[in-house]
Amino acid sequence: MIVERLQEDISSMRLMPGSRISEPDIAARFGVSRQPVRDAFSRLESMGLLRIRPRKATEVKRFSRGEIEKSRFVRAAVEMEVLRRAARRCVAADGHELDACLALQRKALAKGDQLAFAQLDYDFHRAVCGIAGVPFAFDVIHAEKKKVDRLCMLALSREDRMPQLIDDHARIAEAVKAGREEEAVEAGTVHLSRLDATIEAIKVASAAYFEDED
Amino acid sequence: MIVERLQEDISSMRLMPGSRISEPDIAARFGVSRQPVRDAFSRLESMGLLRIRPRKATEVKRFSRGEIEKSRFVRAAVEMEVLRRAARRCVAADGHELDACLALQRKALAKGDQLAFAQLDYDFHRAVCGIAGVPFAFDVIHAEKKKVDRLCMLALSREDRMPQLIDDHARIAEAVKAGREEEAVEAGTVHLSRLDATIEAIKVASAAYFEDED
DNA sequence: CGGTCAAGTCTTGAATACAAGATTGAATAC
DNA sequence: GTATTCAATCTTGTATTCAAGACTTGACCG
Repeated sequence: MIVERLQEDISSMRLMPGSRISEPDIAARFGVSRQPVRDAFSRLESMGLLRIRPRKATEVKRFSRGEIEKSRFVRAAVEMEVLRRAARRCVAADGHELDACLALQRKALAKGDQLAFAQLDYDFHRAVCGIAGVPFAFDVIHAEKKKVDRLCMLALSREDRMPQLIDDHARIAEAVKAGREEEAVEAGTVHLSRLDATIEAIKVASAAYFEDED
Repeated sequence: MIVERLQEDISSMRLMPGSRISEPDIAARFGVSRQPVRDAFSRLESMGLLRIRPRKATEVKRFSRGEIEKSRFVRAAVEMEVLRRAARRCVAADGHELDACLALQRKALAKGDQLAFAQLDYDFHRAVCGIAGVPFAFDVIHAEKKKVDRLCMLALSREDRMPQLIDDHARIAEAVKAGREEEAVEAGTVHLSRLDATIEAIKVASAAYFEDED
């Protein structure tokens, strides 16, 4: 599928924000006609990854302060509500599931396996959504996350943060298991706010990838 | 624009859920070729209004329990966070804005102007988002709302509910103005839950417009 | 030397023609 | 009368061609 390939190229920053891509180019690269590419462009635009300027050009969307804030806000709101519900509903078996997630993540950290670590990060949040009784909430979190994921590819040395992220998860898990809503929300807020500093750092380091502020 | 026209047709239930539409038909109706229609279909699909079944048919999406729940959850989560922030930040001028909204809405109620009433409902929620310092949150609420808006077209006699909705808004406004977060959240929850009963009623009355449950 | 205008080229948008899969219907065999 | 099979038609997917707007580059004129 063309969409997936392009999405992967954009998410992995092989296609940099602001770089222009044209339908004929991509069509030739995939050995198809312009129509499928056009279709893919349209979908990627609605995913917020491309910006189609009619009759001018299509370019990989730059990061914008507004969109980052918006995505951040939605994720925060949803995740906090999820944590509240999870804390209210968590039973013993659920607690074990969270612990198992954490154990696996610690193992991935020990092996330095960043890919597995990232996957387990998803699994943890997905598990919390399941415990909260709102599995579909993870779809929302996931969709919002994808919009800013590529930004984090610019962050250097993710390894440093991995222990901290695990600590965050542990604290969240404890609060959820104990049924302490507000503590879980507090821990979740801290966890999310880790990203803010990273983004600010990236913004000064790679201003070219950000949209001009008005 | 073709998308808007079709969207309006779907939202207003002129095109019923489950009814099939084909690209050539719509193209002929608008006097254009299949490509613009195809483009429009693609966009409407990503808006969650159409379901394109490759090489089979394209149909107006039926309501699904899962999507309604998801949309409901996101709106609730976002709206509650907005109310919390609004309660914390509300100053005198903001309170006046809410009061003005309410006054206009009461006037619309008196005149029985349902269209204006609906618009003012949007304005109220938008105002709250503005007070909370997260205007973009309204985009999210709006987008989620559009997914289920057409469902409410099936509800009979909206007039009965208008006074109750105004009371809800008044209670929300009071709590926000007084800075009482939890009271605002509680009022917001009640406000949102009004829809649930309506949807349940519609579900039994118009089961044909809902997807089969698995 | 500089500015302006025009032609050429590059972009996406739209229209048309062709292809492939799915469904439906009728016709035929049993 | 019923079941099965084949063909016609309807669906969306893809390719190709034409069209229209915008940018670039060159030449020509002041």
